[in-house]
Amino acid sequence: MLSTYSTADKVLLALDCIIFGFDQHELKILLIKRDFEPEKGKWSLIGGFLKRTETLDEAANRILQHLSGLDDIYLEQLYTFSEVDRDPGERTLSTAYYALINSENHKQVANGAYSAQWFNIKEAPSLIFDHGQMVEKAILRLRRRAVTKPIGFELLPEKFTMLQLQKLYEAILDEKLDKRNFINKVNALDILIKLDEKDMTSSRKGSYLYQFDKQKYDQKIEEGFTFKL
Amino acid sequence: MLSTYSTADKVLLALDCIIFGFDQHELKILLIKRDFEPEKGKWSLIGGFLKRTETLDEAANRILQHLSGLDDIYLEQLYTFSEVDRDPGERTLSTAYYALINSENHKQVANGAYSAQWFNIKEAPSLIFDHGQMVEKAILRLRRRAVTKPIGFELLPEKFTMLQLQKLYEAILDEKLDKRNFINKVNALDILIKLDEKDMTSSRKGSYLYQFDKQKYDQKIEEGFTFKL
DNA sequence: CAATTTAAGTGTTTAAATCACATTTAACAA
DNA sequence: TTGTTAAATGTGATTTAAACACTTAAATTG
Repeated sequence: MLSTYSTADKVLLALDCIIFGFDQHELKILLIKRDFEPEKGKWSLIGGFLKRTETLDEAANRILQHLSGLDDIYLEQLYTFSEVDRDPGERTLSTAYYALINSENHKQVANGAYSAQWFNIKEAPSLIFDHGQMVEKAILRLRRRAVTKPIGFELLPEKFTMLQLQKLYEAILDEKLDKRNFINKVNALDILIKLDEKDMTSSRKGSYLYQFDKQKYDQKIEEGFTFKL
Repeated sequence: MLSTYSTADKVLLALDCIIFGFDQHELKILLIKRDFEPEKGKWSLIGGFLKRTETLDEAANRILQHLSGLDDIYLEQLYTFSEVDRDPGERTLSTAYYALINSENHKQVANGAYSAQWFNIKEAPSLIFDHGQMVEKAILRLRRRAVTKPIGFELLPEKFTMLQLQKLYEAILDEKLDKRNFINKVNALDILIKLDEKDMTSSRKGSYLYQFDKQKYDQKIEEGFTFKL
């Protein structure tokens, strides 16, 4: 019988975090210089190894916190990568997690010795191992998520203009959207509060500021709505 | 430094296969009686442990083949489950895979000592560990897949009626569909060949038989189309 | 203070998809 | 030949999605 605990192989299980950032203009990704062999000094995702006493979710958060200082980030599991030779150092599998955060609010991502750094997603250096594949897959997942579940709460300033919200979606989807249709769809969702205030920095006329209506939003989520952008 | 290979914990990594079956009427699931402790004798998913020398995909196929005889099934990775106490026997993570096959063509799923058995999805017994959760998650994924990518090639007889195809989707989605609209949508996909033959078993008039047009289908896939049912 | 400039704000039209009903048709049986 | 059964097809109403361009408010400039 092959399915007994005692005879089964044990393996190293790594975690790699794909942290996307949005800074009001473009999509970024957080990378770190690897500080151990093999591939020491090359750019990689933020990663580490699972401990016996923690779940993958916990490990992902611990590793992210440790290497970047980022705390209390909602990480979502993406996929477990398992090519036998994916890591030339030793037989290692890796479960990838991803998140999207406001990179302006998290400019300080270096933590002690570890120098994590934000890169524009389109100008990021090539990565070690299969990390490039991981990022590819994460982008596809992020795009699907973006048009399926509302995002944005943590990504925009508390008060924001419609154009800012639109830019967020354009950055994620990597395509231009029609202003009027975008506004109509967003308004139809009925989760924004239009303020009396205007943002005067962008134009003479000034553009109205909006806030997310957390209550309505939570209620809609509870009712189990998925939205289509 | 925590991220070195030598100091990292190694863990057991299991695989569990959620095999959905369709038999022209309803959705089924393939379960097996566990033959080792803990929980020996209880119903569980088809599972086993990863070997150091194989990928997860390979392991899932090997385990499935070994315990059920099912060979050459396209398995898709679902999620890696990692609660610390999910398996009381020993600290074990499990990566779940799922597939949907024709259960009529695979009635013989017992393999030697292992007696796998098909259950109607709505009448399945409760499962060990977190296998119930796995099944939940797999069903949701399957439904999303079903309306996104054409399925059915392997699930229906070579020649089938529109109603049979509709029943397949109704079983997966667990809802009734409108006949007229269903036919229109399917025809719009342009991947079926209408035969001159009729199936006379279901009615006096008889209903036309169809075949998948493998060529057109493959071509559409290549063009990267996703379809909406 | 009139004219200009800038981005913000706003609706309508058209096409496509979806839905809900209703009728006709082919084959067989009585 | 007539009745029965499920299959096949048609149509109109409704909803949803996509394309598209002008007006407005306010600061700036001459």
